[in-house]
Amino acid sequence: MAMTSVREKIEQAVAQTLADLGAANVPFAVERPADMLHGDYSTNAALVVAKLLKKNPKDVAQEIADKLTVQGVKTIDIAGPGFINFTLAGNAVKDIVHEAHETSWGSNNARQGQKIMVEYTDPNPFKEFHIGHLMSNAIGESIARLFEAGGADVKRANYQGDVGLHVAKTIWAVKNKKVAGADWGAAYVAGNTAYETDEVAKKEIQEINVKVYDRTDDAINALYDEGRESSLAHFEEIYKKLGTKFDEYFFESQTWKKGLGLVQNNIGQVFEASDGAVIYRGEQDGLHTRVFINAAGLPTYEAKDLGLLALKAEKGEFDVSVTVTASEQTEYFKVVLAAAKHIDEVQAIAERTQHVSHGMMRFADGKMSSRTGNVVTGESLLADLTEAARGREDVAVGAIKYTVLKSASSKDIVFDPEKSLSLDGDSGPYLQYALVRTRSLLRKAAEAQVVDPQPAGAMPVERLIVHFPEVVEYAATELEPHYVTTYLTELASAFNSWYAQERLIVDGAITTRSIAVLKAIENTLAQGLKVLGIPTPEEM
RNA sequence: GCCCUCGUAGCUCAAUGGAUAGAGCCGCGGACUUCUAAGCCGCUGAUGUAAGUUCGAUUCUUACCGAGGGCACCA
Repeated sequence: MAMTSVREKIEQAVAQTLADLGAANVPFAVERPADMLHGDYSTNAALVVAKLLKKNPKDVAQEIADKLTVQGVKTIDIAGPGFINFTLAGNAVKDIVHEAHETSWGSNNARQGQKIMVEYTDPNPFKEFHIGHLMSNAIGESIARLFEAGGADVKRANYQGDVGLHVAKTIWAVKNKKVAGADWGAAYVAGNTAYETDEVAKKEIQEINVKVYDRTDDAINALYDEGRESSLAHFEEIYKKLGTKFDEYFFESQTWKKGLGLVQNNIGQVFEASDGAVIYRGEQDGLHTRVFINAAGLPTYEAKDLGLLALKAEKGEFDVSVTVTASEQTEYFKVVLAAAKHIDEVQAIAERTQHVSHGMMRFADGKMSSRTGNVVTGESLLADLTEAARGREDVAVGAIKYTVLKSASSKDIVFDPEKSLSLDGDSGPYLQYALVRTRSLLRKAAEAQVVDPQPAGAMPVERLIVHFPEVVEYAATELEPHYVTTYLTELASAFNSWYAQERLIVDGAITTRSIAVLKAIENTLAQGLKVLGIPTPEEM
């Protein structure tokens, strides 16, 4: 069971004091000061209520500080324009460091009992696993883990387009032997080109598309089944490398009928007929109009997504349902959700759905092709990096995930293969290396003599450890893993400074305090990397 | 044209309306007979423009400039 944290104690004490001063329920923040010199926690409470009370902020701060006593807090100071800064007692930090040895998955129980679904990656069978899928996977996996770290019951979902024009294009190319063997990724590219440049091919592809839906052609069924199975099996290998295990797989072959039905049942109330198609007028919600059933009577992606929502709803009631996609789908998604909120079967889940959109990954040199001259796919990137990391796939995965998860997800990412390959600076390997060092030291410490001198005051690295649970919870609330990435980089840096400055094992002896701090750092780094989905090696 | 993102140091990224805007890369300069140097220490360097709200704005509002994305039968 998580105890009341020092931060929560401060928050409660300040709230009580404000109430005593006649300023109850005024929102204030208790946060980590940017500079550790200002203490371990800080509040702007005095600044917020000063105006209300028509008093000088510093006087109010003094007034609040005089009334405050918080267990575990050593000093309460007034600084700057009227901040109240709290510095923890050495013993309190020591206790938290000891607790951090054991902090484990889900022990921060902020989300105990919550049921959450996270949908991400979403590659399409018959097409390549590209870099966008890699980004979606890194972000979605981390969001899933952030919720799990809070004790939530998380279902990982993957939605894959196994019907549609892209499938027909691929099958057409294989059927007409445009590629050697059954190279499904290359076949899609060939089929797509033919579709856009060759009228005859276009017509043939459209015919195949219909047959994929109605399954009346044995030859096409055989190609389809083979391609689908082979694609999906191949994706599983990639998920394994990336550390993802899905609980639910949804396919467009399941969603389209359901979605079609939902739209048809709501024509007149939610949707309207227009130019032979069925549309939703998004303008009523400040959005734009989109087609849900095309003039040929086939469901578009919009209708399929409504069907997907219905299938998800059948899996249970979720407190939160997160969908991770590329930002080009942001506007599209708003329209689908807006329409869904008018439909009984999917209204509840639509209202609990949060959309996380991520930017594009570009390359620093402007090229999108790999060494071999092909388009860079998720796989080729991983393979190239693994080779550069001397065969260490765990390091390569860490490098990629760190790059994706170090900045806010809505931003585009510039991936510099050179820099990533050099594994320098703030990077996944930097964090992994720090972890490996703590593990190596702990192995050596196990054979060392343990001595117990008087402990000095709390070191920076110890004071950082205090904040880990808050960071994870904040990142989960914001659906932003990069807060964890930034924090871990800071922690690893503080550890490396300590390590460089102080020799821990001297003449075969180590202090109990050093062991305690090492254990806390090791566990915090390991838990943090786990939240990010970055592998935690024993040795490098 | 309308809508949505985003503009911070030469480059790649941080900053929960707060305190002196932080890191890494690059560059320059250091420390190593010792626990993993993929590391550590020091130095130089930035909020697109113009207003507004606020005790206080990188953060909120408006306009403009610039980049990317979206806007009817693709996904």
